[in-house]
Amino acid sequence: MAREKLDTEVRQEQILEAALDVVSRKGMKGLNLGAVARRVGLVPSALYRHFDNKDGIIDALLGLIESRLLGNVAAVRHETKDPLLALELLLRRHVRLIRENAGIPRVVFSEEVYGANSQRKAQVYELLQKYLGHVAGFFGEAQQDGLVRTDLSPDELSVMFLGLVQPAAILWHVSDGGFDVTRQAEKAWRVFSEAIRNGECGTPETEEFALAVKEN
Amino acid sequence: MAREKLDTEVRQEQILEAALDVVSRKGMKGLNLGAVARRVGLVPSALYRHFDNKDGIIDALLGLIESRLLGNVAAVRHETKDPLLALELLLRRHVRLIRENAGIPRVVFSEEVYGANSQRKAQVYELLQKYLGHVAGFFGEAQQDGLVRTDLSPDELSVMFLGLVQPAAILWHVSDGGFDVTRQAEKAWRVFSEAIRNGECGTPETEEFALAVKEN
Amino acid sequence: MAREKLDTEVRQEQILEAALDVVSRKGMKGLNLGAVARRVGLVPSALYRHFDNKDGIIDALLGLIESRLLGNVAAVRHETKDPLLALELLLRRHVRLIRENAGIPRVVFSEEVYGANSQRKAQVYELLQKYLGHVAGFFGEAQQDGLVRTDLSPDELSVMFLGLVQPAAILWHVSDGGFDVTRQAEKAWRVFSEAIRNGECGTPETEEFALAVKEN
Amino acid sequence: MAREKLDTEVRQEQILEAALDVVSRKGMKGLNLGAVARRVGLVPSALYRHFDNKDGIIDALLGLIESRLLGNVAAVRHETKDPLLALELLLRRHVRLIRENAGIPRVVFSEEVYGANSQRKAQVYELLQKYLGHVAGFFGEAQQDGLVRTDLSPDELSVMFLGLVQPAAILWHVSDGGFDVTRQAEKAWRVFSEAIRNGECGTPETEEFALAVKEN
DNA sequence: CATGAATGAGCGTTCATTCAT
DNA sequence: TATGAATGAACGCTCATTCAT
Repeated sequence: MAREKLDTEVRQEQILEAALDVVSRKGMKGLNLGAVARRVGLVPSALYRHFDNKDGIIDALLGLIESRLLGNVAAVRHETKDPLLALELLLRRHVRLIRENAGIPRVVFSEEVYGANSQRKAQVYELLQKYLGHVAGFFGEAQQDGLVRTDLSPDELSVMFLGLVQPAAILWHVSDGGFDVTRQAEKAWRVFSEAIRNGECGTPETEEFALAVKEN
Repeated sequence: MAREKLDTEVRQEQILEAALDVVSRKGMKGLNLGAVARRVGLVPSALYRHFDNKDGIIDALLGLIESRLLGNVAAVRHETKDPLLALELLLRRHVRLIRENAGIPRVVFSEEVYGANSQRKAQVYELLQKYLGHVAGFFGEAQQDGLVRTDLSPDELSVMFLGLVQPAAILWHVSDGGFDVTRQAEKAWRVFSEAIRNGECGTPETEEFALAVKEN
Repeated sequence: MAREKLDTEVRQEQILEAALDVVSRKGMKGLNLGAVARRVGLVPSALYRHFDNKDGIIDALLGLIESRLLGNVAAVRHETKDPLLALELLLRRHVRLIRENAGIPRVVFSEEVYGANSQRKAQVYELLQKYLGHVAGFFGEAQQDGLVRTDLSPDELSVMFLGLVQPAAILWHVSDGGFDVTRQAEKAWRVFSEAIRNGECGTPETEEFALAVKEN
Repeated sequence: MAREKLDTEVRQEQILEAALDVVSRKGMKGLNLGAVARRVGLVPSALYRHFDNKDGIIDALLGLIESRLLGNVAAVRHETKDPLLALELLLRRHVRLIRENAGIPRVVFSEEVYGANSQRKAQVYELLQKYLGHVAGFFGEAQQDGLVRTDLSPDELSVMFLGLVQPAAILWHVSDGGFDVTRQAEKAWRVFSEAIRNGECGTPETEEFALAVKEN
């Protein structure tokens, strides 16, 4: 075989990338060490040089996913000061992320990652809480700025936000890419953002987002 | 053992019920023939009298789920003529259904049921399409009745409708029942229904639904 | 393959017999499910029909050994009322038992059967205690009958009794059968029984035993 | 890491010491190169600088054990001219040796060190023969000095000598140190030495040994 | 002399599936 | 119709060993 020797740091990244790739294609059920190793160009037992065991890989994979999700949050924070615009951009990034990494929702939502392993369940819960916390943060800012109605809590709003893409993403996946998740997310955001905007009613959609979505 | 001999039809129902139960508790990964058989009071190999193989059971399970989902649709159709009220009631029934049968989303959305099996992928897609089709039907009626704005297609609305519960359901599951999915769905519906209502702006929530949800 | 189907009771015996055989030839290190299954004419996974796992097999194997050892005790009890003669006969049976089942000491004394598994350590300890208890019982009777000196406790005597064969057995095994364990045991018993006999000194060996040993 | 570079000779000693230590704690099953290397502060592959392979280590380990056993023989030879006293002292040293290095009997008697490897079997046999030869030598001297009866050969006596400790040692180990091997050996020696002494009958125990054992 | 990545053989175990009864 | 023994494929994992650095 290749028997090329690489640093464990490099290998760890490769392995996680490969694992995410496998999940994207074959689902969590298809995530076995053989498939991962093959994709990296290694033999299964070689993975144990770089991770304790399969659970260790899944844990690290959740870490990778967390960093990607939170990376998007950090990115939009730097792109704009307007919290509502930030959420638009975050939504757009989110759609792109799961379009390019179909494995992400498959790992996070695939409910057999946990199962008996309630520690992982807690880990996933924490991941979601963290992400939703940031989203809620944007909503909170928007409310303080008087942009968003205050009869809904930031937490509630953040869960609704998640609902803007998730079903679309599932349809996109089940339809083998036939369903236009980007467009659906755009529409859903328009309706949602109108609904939560303060005072005015039926505000037209934000132009920046419409543009951004179209060029995707 | 019991060794009671029952009609295949009865057994099939028992088996599917058991399978759904297993998925509800242990996830798709825990869905093995041994667990299913044990719950029915049979031996694994006995299942082959009633189904071709495990895939056959999963296929039939999807059928069972479809009938449950469509049963809810039929039920609300008989409960009211008002399409928007019907959707409220459907949402409420949906929440109850997945609260009592956590296995339903785990089967439908858990993306490793299919994987390599693209035929099942199509089957799940069809199931969703059918359900969403009915939901879209209600929205279409509502639009024809002038109750709902027409700048959004019934199809788009139906996907948004799905988004009202799904993330909440996931949080409910991951948080081990700690998250209040019913309340979240209620809030989400209020916001959503306001947003899509024709003409008026900021309509207060429908009383019937608020009541219904509270007594749940 | 043969694919002959036998009752689990029969299989369990076959499996344990095979396991003991494997240990006799290859030691505990050579005791793997493949070797055992092959000897029974089965496939490794088939063993799981009849035992929970490998540990279950080893546990049951200890049970088998215990029954063999205690079977010898019961046998000599029926053969004579004289406790010292009983011990002679037991010694002779013991030698034969481990000559025909070299695996027995290998299982009981091979200290990696336990190791981390301290429950098994306790199990082996209990087995030894039980056997030694019976031996001590004989010594106790002999003391009450005034046949054996009483400045040594039955427990101490029983451990010494064990020492009459054990090193010989090891030499026999390591020498690939070259060492005459039977003769050594005979001599050791003569010396030992003289030494512990009450009052008289240098009693000549018991004739029955000398005969019994020779015809072996 | 330390990455200290030491002479092969030093390393070999360290490695064997570590190996014996591992066996003492975890048994032969726990003797893997990783555990040994860790204890030396090396990496498994580094062991191959100093030994051909794992078998080489075990072979050398037997050599170490041999030197320890024979070292005891040499020591008692210098401590006394009286062959019977020498044997007493040797017994006492033997007990101490295996109490402090539980791995020694685990290597020598644990019969899976060999298995298929019949060369090692021969090696162990030779080791035992050598040790027993020295013990037999003491008995021979004692017989020539008229101290020990001559109807038993020195070889036979030497094997019996081995039987004075071995079962006690096993019980000591299986009982997790609960069994008093020192006391048992003392008693066994008293009985045995009386029995083999020439002429007199029922000689009381040798005082030196009783003292020596008590202060242990 | 020492490291650490990689290999390959082997083991225990699970599970869908077959089949004779 | 139901049982239960048996199969075979697959998987996670361990460990002795090799080799380039």
